[in-house]
Amino acid sequence: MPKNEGVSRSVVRRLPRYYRFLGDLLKKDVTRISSRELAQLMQLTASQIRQDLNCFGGFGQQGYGYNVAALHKEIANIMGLNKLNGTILLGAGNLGRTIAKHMHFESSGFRLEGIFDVNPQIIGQALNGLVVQDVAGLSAFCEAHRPRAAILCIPKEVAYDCAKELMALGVNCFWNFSHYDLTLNFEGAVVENVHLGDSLMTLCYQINAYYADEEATGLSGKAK
Amino acid sequence: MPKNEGVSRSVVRRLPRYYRFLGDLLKKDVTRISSRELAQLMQLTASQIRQDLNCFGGFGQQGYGYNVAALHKEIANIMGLNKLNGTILLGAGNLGRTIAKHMHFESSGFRLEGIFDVNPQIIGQALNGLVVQDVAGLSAFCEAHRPRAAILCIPKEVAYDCAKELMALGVNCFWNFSHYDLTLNFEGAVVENVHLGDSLMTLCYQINAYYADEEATGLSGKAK
DNA sequence: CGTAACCTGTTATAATATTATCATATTGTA
DNA sequence: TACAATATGATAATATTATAACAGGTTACG
Repeated sequence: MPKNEGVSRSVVRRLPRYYRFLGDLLKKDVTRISSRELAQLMQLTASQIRQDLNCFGGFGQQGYGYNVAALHKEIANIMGLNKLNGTILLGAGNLGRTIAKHMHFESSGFRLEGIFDVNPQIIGQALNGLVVQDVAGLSAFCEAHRPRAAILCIPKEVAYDCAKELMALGVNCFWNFSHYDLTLNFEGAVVENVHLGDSLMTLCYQINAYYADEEATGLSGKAK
Repeated sequence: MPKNEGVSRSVVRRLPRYYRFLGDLLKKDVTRISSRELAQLMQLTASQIRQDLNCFGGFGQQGYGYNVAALHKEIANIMGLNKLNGTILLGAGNLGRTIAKHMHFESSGFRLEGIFDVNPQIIGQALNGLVVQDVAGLSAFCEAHRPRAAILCIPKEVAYDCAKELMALGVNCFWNFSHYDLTLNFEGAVVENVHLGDSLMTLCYQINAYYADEEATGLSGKAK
């Protein structure tokens, strides 16, 4: 029985990374690992790893460390990857189609059950074992299948209205790729925004900071 | 001359969001805004906005607030969006093609100059005004065009070697979509990782936390 | 022109997050 | 079995981040 009440956002964001590294270790048939070893691998401190894990329970053993397989499974449980959340995808344009094809939903706690679009040219196309449906049938579909989550790959102009409509249909969890901050004005919704544009601009900032610094310290003559 | 030395990562990650909101305000012909108003809009505190901006300089005026257009431009300058970084994309599979088509590189500080893949079926295809090239010509291309950044949409198995090779070719800035943590073992590289799988699992965690909480507090009878 | 309302930039305080320390338990080995 | 090495979980200390408070300048308006 994990004590997952009130775990900070910083910790939660690190969980998938732990899960990933432990999965890699499993593949390499590593059976046990200490916080010190894992810390070196992931470039963290051992303290942080121990503290993070102890938010959910004591999974290690003194003198031994952590059992890789057991910890891997524990973290899957903590994230709830075992029970799949019914999910629909809205917007089967370039991005939507790629997300549908590219992601491993079933191993991430989701099951993609329906794909919707407004474009008649896209509706009817096969995609990932599903057929893209007309968004006109969204309401009926939701009543029949009761999906819990929606992936929004739609233009930002319609994001707000669309999300509101989905909330009314009982869908209140969003993986949002639209250029709009769904965190705002959506009480009772669970939202994960993915702002690729923001990420790219952040990179731009970092590049400039790096080269400005390099120029200043005169480390390299490559600056042009 | 902005004092952008040693600005914390938390602040930098908020810059694109400020930029986005200010752009929206500009479109709505809003000419001035106070930190209090902007805070309400973005669901932040006015203090944080003022403190964030003051990392780079005093752009506001007492009793008036901030000029939207001027501040928008300032933030663009801070992020360095005006000068475009030559960029190549590696891996023109589903994800790579979508990134190429979907992103607004030129307004984010980048210019996409070349696309590479290993798959003969993909090589030669037109994409976003460019032709997908054989990765065999990567070295020659880099010597000729000297791109600064690379977008990695390649399998995680080859990510490390590929990035190493690119570093040797003078490309040391990465927008990394591969399922591998490029932050590790790459001294002197500027890296922005995008882990969509991690983001999805984070959503899964949040969903479970939300419903566990709802069940516990008994707020709704919808739990099934 | 004077005054009340407003708002910034800065400094101070509070809240979070990360790292270090330590008591205690397990492992492995002679 | 005894002891050195190892490693956790808990607690304490430090660092970072966010919020609040305030002094001083600006605007709006009668």
